[in-house]
Amino acid sequence: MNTAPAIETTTDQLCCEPSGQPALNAADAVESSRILKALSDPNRLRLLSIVKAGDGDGTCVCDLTEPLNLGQPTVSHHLKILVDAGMLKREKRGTWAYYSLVPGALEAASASILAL
Amino acid sequence: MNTAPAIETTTDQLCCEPSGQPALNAADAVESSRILKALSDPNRLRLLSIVKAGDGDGTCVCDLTEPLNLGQPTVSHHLKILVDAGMLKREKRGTWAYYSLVPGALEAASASILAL
DNA sequence: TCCTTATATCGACAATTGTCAATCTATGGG
DNA sequence: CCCATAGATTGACAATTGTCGATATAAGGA
Repeated sequence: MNTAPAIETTTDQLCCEPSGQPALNAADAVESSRILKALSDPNRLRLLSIVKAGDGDGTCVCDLTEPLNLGQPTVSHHLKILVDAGMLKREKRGTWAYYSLVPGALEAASASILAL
Repeated sequence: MNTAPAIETTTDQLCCEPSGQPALNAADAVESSRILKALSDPNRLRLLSIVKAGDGDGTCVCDLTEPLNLGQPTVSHHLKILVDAGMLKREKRGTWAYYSLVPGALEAASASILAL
């Protein structure tokens, strides 16, 4: 909290002028940070990179566990976070689950930084 | 996975072939995630937004504490994280500290997502 | 010199996060 | 039906994070 000065300042000079510009509001900030938080883990970045490098049919979990040197539950956990953030979509075919990029998701995340 | 040559399977069939594509390595992933982690908090996004909306001379902490409704030590803490991540630079003039965007930092962070 | 003001740092705390082992839930094959 | 396999879920744990109050530092003014 900001305590208002009880004593009148000798001059009205401030350290700098408040910008008064419409800055990012709290709700939009939470929304953007939700996406960026999903991208703030190195293993999730590598997951996205591997999925992006694959073809459009998707990449199955069995191809994601080994290169990251992580246990299967941990990879599943990270994939869920990326799906919840709208970065990946999951498609089940037979016994396997295939993950692929949501079109435009990386671009949208990237743009949210520039739009600050 | 699409045009990749058949792999020698010493055991039974696989769900799909490993992409073999050069994906993001561990070190680069850590470096990118370090930047994105600094951007993964709503209050830090708002700090960047306010600083960006200000003029080139920088924005002082006194103008950052109030709009975020956070205590001064907390704002100082977030600013330090942004400085350490290379997003903001700090310049002390008299009693006040002025923060301004590092040129190109937002663009670099944004590009690191597209480069996945 | 003492005082005030702006900002940084420290110490503590609850909340969140990343990871794993164990278990549950399909799905397909015999 | 029983079994094997792919993947998701659960529970636990240590590590990290966001916040605050208290204190330290530094600069300017009386």
